[in-house]
Amino acid sequence: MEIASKYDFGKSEENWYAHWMEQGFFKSLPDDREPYTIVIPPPNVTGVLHMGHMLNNTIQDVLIRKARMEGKNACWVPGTDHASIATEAKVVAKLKEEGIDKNDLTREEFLKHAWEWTHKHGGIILEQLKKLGASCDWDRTKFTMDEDLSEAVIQMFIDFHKKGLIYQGVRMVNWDPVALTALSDEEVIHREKQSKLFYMRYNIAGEDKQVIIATTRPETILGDTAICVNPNDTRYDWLKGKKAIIPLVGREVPIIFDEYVDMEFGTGVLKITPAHDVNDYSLGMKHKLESIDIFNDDATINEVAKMYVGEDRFKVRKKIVVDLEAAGHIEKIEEYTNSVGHSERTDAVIEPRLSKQWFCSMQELVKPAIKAVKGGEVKLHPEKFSKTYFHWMDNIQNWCISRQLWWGHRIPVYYLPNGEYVVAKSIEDAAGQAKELGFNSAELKQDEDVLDTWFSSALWPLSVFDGIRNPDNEEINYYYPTNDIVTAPEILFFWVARMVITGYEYRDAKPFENVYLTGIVRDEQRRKMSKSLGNSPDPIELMGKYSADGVRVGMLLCSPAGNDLMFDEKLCLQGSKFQNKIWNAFKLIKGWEIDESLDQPETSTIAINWFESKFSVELEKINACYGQYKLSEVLMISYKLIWDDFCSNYLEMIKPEYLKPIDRVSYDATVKNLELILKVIHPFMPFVTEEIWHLISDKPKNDCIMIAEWPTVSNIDQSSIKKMEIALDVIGGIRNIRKQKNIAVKGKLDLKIKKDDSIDATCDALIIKMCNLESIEVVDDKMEGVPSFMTDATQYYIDFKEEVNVEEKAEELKKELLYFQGFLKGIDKKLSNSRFVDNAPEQVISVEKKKQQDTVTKIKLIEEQLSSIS
RNA sequence: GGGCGAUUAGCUCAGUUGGUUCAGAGCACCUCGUUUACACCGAGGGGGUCGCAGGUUCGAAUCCUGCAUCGCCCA
Repeated sequence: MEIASKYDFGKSEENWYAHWMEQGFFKSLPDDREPYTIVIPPPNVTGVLHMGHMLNNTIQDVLIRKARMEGKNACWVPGTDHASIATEAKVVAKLKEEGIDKNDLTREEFLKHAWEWTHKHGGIILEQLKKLGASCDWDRTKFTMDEDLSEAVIQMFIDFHKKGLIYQGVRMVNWDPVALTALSDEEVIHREKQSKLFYMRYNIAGEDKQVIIATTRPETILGDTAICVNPNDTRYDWLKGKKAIIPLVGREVPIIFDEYVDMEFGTGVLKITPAHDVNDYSLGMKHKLESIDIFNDDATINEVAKMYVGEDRFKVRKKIVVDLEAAGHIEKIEEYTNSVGHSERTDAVIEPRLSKQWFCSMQELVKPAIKAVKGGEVKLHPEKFSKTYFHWMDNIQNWCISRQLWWGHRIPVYYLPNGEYVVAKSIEDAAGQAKELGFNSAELKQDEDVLDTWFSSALWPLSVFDGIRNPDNEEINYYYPTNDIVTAPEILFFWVARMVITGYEYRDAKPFENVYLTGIVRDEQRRKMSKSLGNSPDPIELMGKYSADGVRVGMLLCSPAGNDLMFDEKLCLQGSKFQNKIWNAFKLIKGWEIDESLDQPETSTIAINWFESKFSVELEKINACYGQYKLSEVLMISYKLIWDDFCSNYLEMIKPEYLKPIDRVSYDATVKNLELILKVIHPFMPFVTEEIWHLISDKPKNDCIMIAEWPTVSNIDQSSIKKMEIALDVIGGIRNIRKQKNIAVKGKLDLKIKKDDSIDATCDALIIKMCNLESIEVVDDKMEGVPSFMTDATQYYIDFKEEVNVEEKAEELKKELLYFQGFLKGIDKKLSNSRFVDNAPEQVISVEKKKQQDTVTKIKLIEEQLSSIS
């Protein structure tokens, strides 16, 4: 069969992915084998593939493919996340484009649109993952809002509520007074704004004195319920036990003391408006202050304020300053730059506002999750993230789980007309409970909010196997705990920690054993790759240009766990060059003609024996690195094994002379060796390896490399490896001389070795072949006037009459001599230091002694040479 | 403001418990070469006071302290 000179990756990728699917190789069902399970970090259902996904999923695919080859029952569960905020925002934007305002829709109407959007765009990202080669069990694809998964989420809410872990409380939210909704922190854009700092005079009750307070928001004095100074601020000692009078309002408020106040800022006195500032709110909680909400939903002043009622906050700011000025309360006004939050969607200035939210109490829940990481049951890679994990877990805050959105799992709380509520998995169930309390179902009103998306993600490893609704089913018992999870450090708390928590809460078991934390994919300017910056290449285009395998290699070449990846297309180019190299090695072997009558040459025997050991040495390293999740290192070791050891050395040793055939034994061994290196690189480059696997020898269609057995480490012959190392040194030495002396590759040379005890002739034939030598001969005496080099303490000469530039050569030798003399001096000093000899371990000392001996020999040789030429 | 982490070649990174000629790899760069799998190649080569300053030690890229710069998380 004619072998294509160029590898057609596009065709190959399409063919083999379809073939793997057809053969059902991605499928997993519980059986007797050891399971190996990964659940995908579900991407946003309406998202598209970006470089972060590429990195993350390549890693997962490498892990799952390796496990599959090791004979484990590999199961990679794919799926998507409903992503409340992001998806709802997208749907709102899309509706807006169509001229529809969300506020004009009912909840049901809006959800209809959202589902339409989801069905249209959902799953695109999963299709894209297939192009990457992801070997997920697609029959298991889940969506966090599937009926079964949703039921699990609601069940957890009800259960947590029953356990007393869920309660209702008040919290400061980012209120968008134009969209009339609360926003998450992510939806608030902070911008530097030129504003003014107003210095206002407050009277102190029963005193003739005043204090000056600086604020950027004078209108909020209507909601002031205290003023605060730092207890260490001696300037204000006299305020102890006093009350302040709010200007214009006339309300008397307490003066509190708290170290929170920055003595340097403004006048060191702070006005406290618990209802309209996050920090004031927590101070208010701490000091048990009253909280006065002075705004309506649209940020006009409400009746509680008693003044300026119905007017807009910014108009009031202007008015109140005039009124304060008139009443003599303004000390001065300064220009001031501060950061002001704006709504991502309406650009309105965000108003911090108190609102009722649902919380999940965390103190008890985190305990087993902390223990799990402390005890090493759950391991983080790299380990340094454990510290961050503990810091967060030890200072855990209660979790606000409600969101003022419609897209998501609606909170299963039903309010009764008397203000009480019932928690129920359905309206029917709620009606039943209401009836018992003497109400009818028509009077029930379900909570308008949905649950935080992470509340459902926390269940992901459990719910994809139906482990919540059906905790004793075969699948959850078999696949749980899963093995590895691959995700970003930025969601260590949001997601990873919470999965660990729910895992222990529901199964008393970890959700996974290893957490592989990837870095952020950045551009060459270290900026995070993002759609809005437009600095992210389109992964699909990249794969079209460099092949899926090339991009996979490019992504993993430089991304050790936990480190950010400075992405550069050149890395993908390197990946595709590597693919080309492998293809050409295959082409070379496939092109050989086999002569059954031919005996195996000695060179091939040596090479094959050596490669067997060399491969095992590298395989051991590879296995060890997999164990430590050092995938970049696995890849680099494999890369060098293939490029340097297999292609540059092994194949050059085996290669028959031009147009000559090869013997059967060497050919078969070489095919076997090719298959070994293909297996090793397969997890990283699934497509090209599968292609060559089938082309290099006839195999049944279902004999695929992706299900082939992972190679095992065979006997390692250390002496064969050592001998080859020396031979390669010698080969390098000869090539170097050819280069320096400008000797053509075609010209035959004679190599002479000065006799010494360490000489071994095993690899002579190889050296002759690789360097185009005529002969190798051991000589008793040193040779003069010919090029020479050394390995360890052995001297080699090339029998080649050269025009020696005596001065240059002497200069060179002197330089070398100087280096070794200095080196020897260092060793001598060390060895004559009694403190070193007494304290250092035996092994270190003997090494130093060996170094000393070798160096003495070398110096002697150089000195001899020097004297012979001068 | 609090916490965590980083700083090694032009770039991206390795460097185990301090001890081999330990200062390394890949890429990039420079020189030479179209020889028979591959120029997406081959053969060579240059390049770092291991952020700075102290300390511990017989011995420090590695351990300790301080400083500088950068990053991340939380407030």
